[in-house]
Amino acid sequence: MKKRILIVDDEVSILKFLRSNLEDRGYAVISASNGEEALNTIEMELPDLIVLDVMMPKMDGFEVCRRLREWSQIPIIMLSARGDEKDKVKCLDLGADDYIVKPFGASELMARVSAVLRRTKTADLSPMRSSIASGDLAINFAKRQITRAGAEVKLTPTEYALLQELAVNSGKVLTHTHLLNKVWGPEYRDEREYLHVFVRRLRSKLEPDPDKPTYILTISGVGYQFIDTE
Amino acid sequence: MKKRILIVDDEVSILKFLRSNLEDRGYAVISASNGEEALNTIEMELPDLIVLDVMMPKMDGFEVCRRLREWSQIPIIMLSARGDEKDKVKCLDLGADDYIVKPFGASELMARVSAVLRRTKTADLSPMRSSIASGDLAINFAKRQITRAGAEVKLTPTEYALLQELAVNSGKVLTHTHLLNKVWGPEYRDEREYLHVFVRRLRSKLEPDPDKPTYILTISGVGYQFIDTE
DNA sequence: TTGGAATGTTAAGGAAATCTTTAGGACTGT
DNA sequence: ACAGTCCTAAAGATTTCCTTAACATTCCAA
Repeated sequence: MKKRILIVDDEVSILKFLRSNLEDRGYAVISASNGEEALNTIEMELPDLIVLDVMMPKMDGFEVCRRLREWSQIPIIMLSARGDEKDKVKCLDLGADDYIVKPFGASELMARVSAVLRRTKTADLSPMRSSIASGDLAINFAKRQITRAGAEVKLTPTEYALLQELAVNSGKVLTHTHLLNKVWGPEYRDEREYLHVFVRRLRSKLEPDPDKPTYILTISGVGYQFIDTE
Repeated sequence: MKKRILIVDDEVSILKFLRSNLEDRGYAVISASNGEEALNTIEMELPDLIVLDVMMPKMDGFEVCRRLREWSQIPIIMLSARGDEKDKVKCLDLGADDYIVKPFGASELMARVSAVLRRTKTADLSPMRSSIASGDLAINFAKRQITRAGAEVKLTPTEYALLQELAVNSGKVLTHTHLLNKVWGPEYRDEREYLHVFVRRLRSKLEPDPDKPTYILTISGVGYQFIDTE
């Protein structure tokens, strides 16, 4: 069954570019040219993925994202002209799934589209996998047990909570704010040192070489990302 | 593969009736004529289904059912002479899967047997063992008997309940709340001192060196974990 | 019914594990 | 070189756990 993608941008040239590339890849494409129209269309069509420009008249992409996340987890990829990290963090904090900086090529777009769809497919089908495996690392959520190359690794409650949040959202970049919020609570949203200290500890317990992490990657200026090679 | 059914009744005529009918339908039949014998046989044979008379000398069907459900989910159909609702409710509350009132015909029996088997097939009962061995520690759930290096260890009811909950979920980390809830009841969910005291007692009865536990491990900040080395 | 034994409950101090905080160095892009 | 970010280590601070022992309750037999 064809995946249906909604593209939202006020520039006709971008819409054309997106549409032709996505349709070539076998996706069904719907479009909207401003925020309000986008929300209406989403409600009617319930697409499988939304590609959303940040800068738009009337209602910008941030607002669309915020409003949508109040009732839906449909994956969103944001497009922005500015490449700065503040923007990226804001998008991800609002619940976007990925972020592309303009100008971008067709191949980057396609890679991200299929990555996000792959990620959300598994997340949706089994809303809570009871275990995750990545390389010689295995996480069993039911037993609350982590093994590395067969040997059990002991984690403290906070270490475990952090790893779990990362692993449950594996593949997705989680912002500092998001992680602090989930693991320590909203009042810790600015305490990045906690994150550094605990990411360090997780790495030294889990990574074969803590200086060249393979599971927990640093996304500088943004947050961290757990990789599972499945 | 033939399904194996254990029938338990003190009346020989009933056993004969059950056996011939079940064997005609292609089941393998084992029998026992009182409660204690039943528990022993269950432990040895791990049948796929148990047909259990309520009224028996020594240990009645209710008690067998209660004891079995402490460690196993093997389906049970209860037989009773009395048709009253109280009896039926009691059976089902104890964890029986179905209930047949005497006298009954072969067709009713068969219908219920195959219905229960069909229902429980998909449920894929976790392969519950009737006993657990770890090092020189052996726990026999059916007999409620613990031996350490061959010698029997006597446990109080609470001690046993705690050990059982840990051992039945061996390998899994059980939270303080979980254990308190299961052993003492929901209203004790915050009384960690109980746990500490009883874990200490279990260790001093079971562990070779209570200061370096090998069976009941502390997961600091989280709970406890029973290890079975199998 | 009563006394004693077994079991369960509560409390308290010290020990251990975990978390927090700080500070300095390393890295990166401008 | 500078600012911002990230990493690392280590010393308090705090929480959790352990252990003991006294006290309360239940059970059972005399």
